[in-house]
Amino acid sequence: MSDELSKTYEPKEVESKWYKTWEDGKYFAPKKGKTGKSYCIIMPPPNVTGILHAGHALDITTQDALIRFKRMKGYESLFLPGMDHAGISTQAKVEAKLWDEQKKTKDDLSREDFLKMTWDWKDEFGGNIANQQKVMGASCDWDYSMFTLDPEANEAVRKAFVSLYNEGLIYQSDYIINWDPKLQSAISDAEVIHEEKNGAFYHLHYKVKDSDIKLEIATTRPETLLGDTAVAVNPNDDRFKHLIGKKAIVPICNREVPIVGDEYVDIEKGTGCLKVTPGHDFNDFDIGKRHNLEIINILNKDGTLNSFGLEFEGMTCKEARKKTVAKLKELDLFVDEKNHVHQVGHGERSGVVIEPMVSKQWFVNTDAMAKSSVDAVEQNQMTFYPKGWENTYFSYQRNPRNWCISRQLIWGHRIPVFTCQSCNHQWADEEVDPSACPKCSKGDLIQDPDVLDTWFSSGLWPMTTLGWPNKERMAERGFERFYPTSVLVTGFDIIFFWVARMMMMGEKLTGKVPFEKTYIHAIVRDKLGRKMSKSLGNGIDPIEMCETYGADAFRFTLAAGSGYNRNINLDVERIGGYRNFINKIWNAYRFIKPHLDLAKSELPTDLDAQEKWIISELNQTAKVMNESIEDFRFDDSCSALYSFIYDSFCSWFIELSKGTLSGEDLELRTRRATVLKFCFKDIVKLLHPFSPFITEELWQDLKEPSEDLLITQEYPEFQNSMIHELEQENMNKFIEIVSGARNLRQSVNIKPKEKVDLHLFTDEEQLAKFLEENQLGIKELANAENINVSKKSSDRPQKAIMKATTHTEVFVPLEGVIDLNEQVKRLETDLKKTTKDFEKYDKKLSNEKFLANAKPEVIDDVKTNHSDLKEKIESLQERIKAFS
RNA sequence: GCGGCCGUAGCUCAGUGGGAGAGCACUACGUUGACAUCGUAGGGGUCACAAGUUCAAUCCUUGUCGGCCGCACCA
Repeated sequence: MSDELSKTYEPKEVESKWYKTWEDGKYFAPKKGKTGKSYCIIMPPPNVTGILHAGHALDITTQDALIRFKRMKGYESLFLPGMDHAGISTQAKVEAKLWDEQKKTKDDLSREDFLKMTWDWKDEFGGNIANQQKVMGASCDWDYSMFTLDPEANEAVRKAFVSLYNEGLIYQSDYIINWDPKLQSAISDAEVIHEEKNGAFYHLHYKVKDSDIKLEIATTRPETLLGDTAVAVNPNDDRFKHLIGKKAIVPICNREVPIVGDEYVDIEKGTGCLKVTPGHDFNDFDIGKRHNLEIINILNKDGTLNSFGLEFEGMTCKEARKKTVAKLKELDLFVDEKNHVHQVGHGERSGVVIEPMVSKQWFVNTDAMAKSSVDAVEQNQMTFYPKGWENTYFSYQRNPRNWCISRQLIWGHRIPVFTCQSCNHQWADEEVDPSACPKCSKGDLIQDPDVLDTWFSSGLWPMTTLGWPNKERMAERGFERFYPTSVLVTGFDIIFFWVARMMMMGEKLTGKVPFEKTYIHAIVRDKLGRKMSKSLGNGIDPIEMCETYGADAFRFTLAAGSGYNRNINLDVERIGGYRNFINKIWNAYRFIKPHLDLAKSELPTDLDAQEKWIISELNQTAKVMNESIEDFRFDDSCSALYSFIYDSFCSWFIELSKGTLSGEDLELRTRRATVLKFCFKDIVKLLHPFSPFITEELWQDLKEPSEDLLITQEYPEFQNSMIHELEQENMNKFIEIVSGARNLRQSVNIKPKEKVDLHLFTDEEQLAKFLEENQLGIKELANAENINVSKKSSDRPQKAIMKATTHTEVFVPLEGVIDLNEQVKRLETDLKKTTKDFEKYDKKLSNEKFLANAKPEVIDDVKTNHSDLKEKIESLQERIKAFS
């Protein structure tokens, strides 16, 4: 740092300089600290080919603040980064590229060629996001970084799979699943998003065989009738129960299907008759199972109708629906059509309508795991912050559904299940490429073609990244020390996807929860509260923000907006505001810098009142910081720091120090410079977790030669020896008096440069003494020539303006003409307001029940306020009388 | 349908059973050597509405209105 500081802080070079210094110096590597304890955060791995968005920026900010805080507190701290292969989205990007460049689909390539192309893509674009995280200041130990498709991660996935498979918890089954016709893959329930769509109820007629009866059936999806294998009625429904056991005739395909009785059918709903399509409806699938119905799949993988679609074969469901309705009209089996708004499932990634379809897939039975994951939270082995989010977690985990984990994709972890062509034996293997069947020892094996749901590997991530299941790797990476990890920081949208799965897998495979706390942070939205999206163009690019305002300001903005809230509506102007704050700190330092040569390294014991006050305020701030960061109340941390630095330190303490520092008294100057330096050292320490760069930069100038970088310094703690209650009380009065004097000046348009005399009247002896001792300060801050402190029994100036503060009357005598009417009016306004307050207390004190029931400290407070306000009222009344 | 959250200053939000808060925005004045990315001072709120519990309710309870979210239901 040069001797001449620029007038405004320039973050750019400072930031890259310090990041490099920290990284090159291995400052992010975990080191044993004074507590002997460890602290670990596993970063939610972003998509390998993704770019940093505002949500990531918040992730990084909160996690890095916690890590830096704990590191300074003396914990062996590890911020462990990684990247996710993001099966669906990465494959989709590569498929798009393949089509753009070669007009080919993945099916035109061999599996191996497609995989190679994807790896090439990953090598080309992967890792950008890590560089962006570095710009944000993330103090991750990059040596730990892992990719979900690394061999180590694969090993963990195979180990977990085999273990669950052998326990019978992973099984293959023909079951109804959500089919995404665009991805041409199964997806899990959680990946289906329901959206309201306008549709219609179509009322149709199904004939009953060997009778004239026509059953009226309502449906939103008439085209699925081609897959109907029953008609269901409620067995208690008098209208229809006699038909149970007879056959109905499905229109168009003229299939004869049984009429079954099933309690699921609601007599009140619709027409009371239900067409049953076990192949394409979740509830119908269950009915089908109960009645042993045939399952007919009428769809191709791309969502068009197959040969069961008869004349509609090859059409999409939407087209087929229209044609079916037309055909039914032709056949005179169409009754009616009513508009209807209903929820339709869409693929989270693909956006297309999801088709329920029966298909052979791999599932995890999560019943037992889900239950124990609920117990763990109920027993506080893992705690949600804010606590309310546990309800969301419980609502998922108390109603577990079997988890479909197979995906018909290429990019991902291949399912490690092999089938022997010779003896048909099927088994799961931890080996990548087993050579022979364990049963018949023949070598003609085929592996299941599917890959696993990305969330399967994500669920193992806290274990995988710490070396599990390999003993050597676990020792090397510190599994024993870091697992369970300390806290998981993430958004509420993946409580089910990720938090729940990690909980289940962690407990199942290691017997321990994977993290002790989960902090659910807000979703970053635009300033109008809208979700950031490409189509709205309202996204905020973190890198652009760092370039415009500096990473420190951007981080501080995000942290200041983070507490237990659900949304952060991020206004770019806000970042500008905090950039100004960062600049303020820079300039505050620019002011004290020339005096630092005088400063001693130890805080002296003979502090004056102002110094005791600022030390006390600093101490109070340290207390709030320690408590609020621990509770994830970063909003409280930031506001405590902001007001301490801006108001207490800059507006009052620095202003009060100017006289001393430019004065003659070397002893006073030395002591004041020492206190300023002491405070500033603590300020940069306190701020470091949120704004690491400027603080490290300033630390270079402040530190003793023997001291290391700020990132390794001890975080300030609250200390009893630094409490100075009396000085805090007096300074509050002092501030009230100075502000009152300034207010008086402005009320009669006294120019800021013009000096006035100040007469203060108080009967509080120790306050009077304090005011006498701090006359110089009052003079400078209120621009007064002379100060006079007297008892209230003394005469008041005749021609003056006056303001009543707690225990003290502030008078500014004036030359020339005073508009007394105006002064009386001003005082009367004050009197009215004060009287109103006073009456509230007066009423309480005259209420016997209050005196009998209220807590003693409350009564004391009320009494104090009562007498303070009474004193103020008397002052005001007296002055009004004198002026009138 | 079930469940949850929220309604406090123009905006974004803290907050507590006992004196209504912050930041931003706004108004007036101001270039005294840290800072105009600044300073000083100021205006602004029936704490959605109603009832109840309490000595005391913005805070607890119930209801109403308004906004949001999750899950379920797709006859």
